[in-house]
Amino acid sequence: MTRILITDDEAKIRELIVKYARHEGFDTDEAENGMEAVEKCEREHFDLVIMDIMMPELDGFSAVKEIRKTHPDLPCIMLSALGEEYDRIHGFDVGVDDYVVKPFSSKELMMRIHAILKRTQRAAASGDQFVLKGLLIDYSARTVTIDGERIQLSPKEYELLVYLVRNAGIALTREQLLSTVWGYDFFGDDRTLDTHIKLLRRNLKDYASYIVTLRGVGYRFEKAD
Amino acid sequence: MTRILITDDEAKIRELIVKYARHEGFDTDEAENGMEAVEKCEREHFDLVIMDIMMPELDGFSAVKEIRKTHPDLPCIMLSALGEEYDRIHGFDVGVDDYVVKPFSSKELMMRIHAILKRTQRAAASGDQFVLKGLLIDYSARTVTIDGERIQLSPKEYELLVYLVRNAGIALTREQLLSTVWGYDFFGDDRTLDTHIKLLRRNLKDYASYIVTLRGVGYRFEKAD
DNA sequence: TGATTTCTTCACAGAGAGTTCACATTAGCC
DNA sequence: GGCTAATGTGAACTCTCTGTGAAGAAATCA
Repeated sequence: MTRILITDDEAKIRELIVKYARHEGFDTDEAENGMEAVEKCEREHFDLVIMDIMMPELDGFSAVKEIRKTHPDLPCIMLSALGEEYDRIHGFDVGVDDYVVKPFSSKELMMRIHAILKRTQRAAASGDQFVLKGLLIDYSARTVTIDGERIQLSPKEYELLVYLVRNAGIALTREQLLSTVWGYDFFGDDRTLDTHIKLLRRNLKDYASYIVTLRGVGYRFEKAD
Repeated sequence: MTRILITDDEAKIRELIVKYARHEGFDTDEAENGMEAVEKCEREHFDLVIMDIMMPELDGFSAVKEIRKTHPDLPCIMLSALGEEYDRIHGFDVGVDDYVVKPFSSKELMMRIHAILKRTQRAAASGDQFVLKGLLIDYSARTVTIDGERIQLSPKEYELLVYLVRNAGIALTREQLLSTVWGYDFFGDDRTLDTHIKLLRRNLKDYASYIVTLRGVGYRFEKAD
């Protein structure tokens, strides 16, 4: 059963979405503001979150940002009032999957929900673990283990590793890595990426050599040896 | 370089999108209607297609449907006029990746382009290969394998090989090779190209003879023997 | 708030890659 | 077969890119 959390301060809008979502066979829960949404996400499992932007207590973006800390892959659809253009862009930045402009048609919203679920379920189906010999990444626990021993990675190192590993066997350009792991608008030093690769390699010990340098291009995580 | 095909019957809209897309570093081409878009997609390579729905000759949906026959993974963004709700839903059905409602802001369109490219990069990158007997080039991994054994090529050697192979069976002049692989602004020594060809041949071992010298012209990669 | 961790920047070193050059070799032409 | 112009070759040189440690800045935590 697919569970959707509907977050909006207007009860009428929540009810409307609930009605249609149930009709599509989804299980629903509601939250009145960002704070409540964050709390519910910490306690319960959801497959998708619908989130209004303008809300009392905690706005939609801050809420998504907060939720993403513990659930980095939980799909989010934002609801934005017409004209909130800045919000839209900011939304994609935070890592929102889609947004719908109010007033929206319920059919449209349902279509977008289905599209996103289809897209993310594929990724989720591939298991929430990555294993390569003695290297184990547990995505849900956000931990990395080498030969049975838990290793400590900084947030950036972990994200970098995950992106590399999820694209194992594929050459990733420096731009791709920077724009994905650091964000679309990173304009920092050229050595930032190298430095994190260095730290990551150091922590990966024997598996460091799986991160291959592609001179003039970027890096690639080897699928096998 | 990311290439985007912009399809709309209104020249003004095309120009607007072209302007912003170029600004974002994309390479662009235009089509006036669905028919032209289909033809261009068959002849040239694009990374993304932007497509208006209402057009003379061939409408957007039919065009996407047609394009998908030969390019099932080519991302498409539809442009729909306000109120064409049915179109939207139908669009997702055809397998459109996203749509933007007119009148749209250019920033919003660019954000959606970036979002989709990011999403499809992974899928698009994998499974792209060239095979000739025991010679295998994996474009996504950026690796070359000979008889099952991975060989190491320098960046220039790899690019040179890729360009030759992508134009297998076609005579390429020295000027073409230099301006494509080195860049149109290369004014170096005559021996530079030879030297790289030499190194490439050495690395290709038994397959070296596939790079044929065309005296007074350039080189050609043999399609078969 | 202060302490600690993490991230970014910077200067420099080193390795790898690219270019140039002198000369050898080859192919085509008479 | 010799001549000429073009390509092939090895080695030296130069350059560009990545790796690295250290230090300062920023974020996080207590």
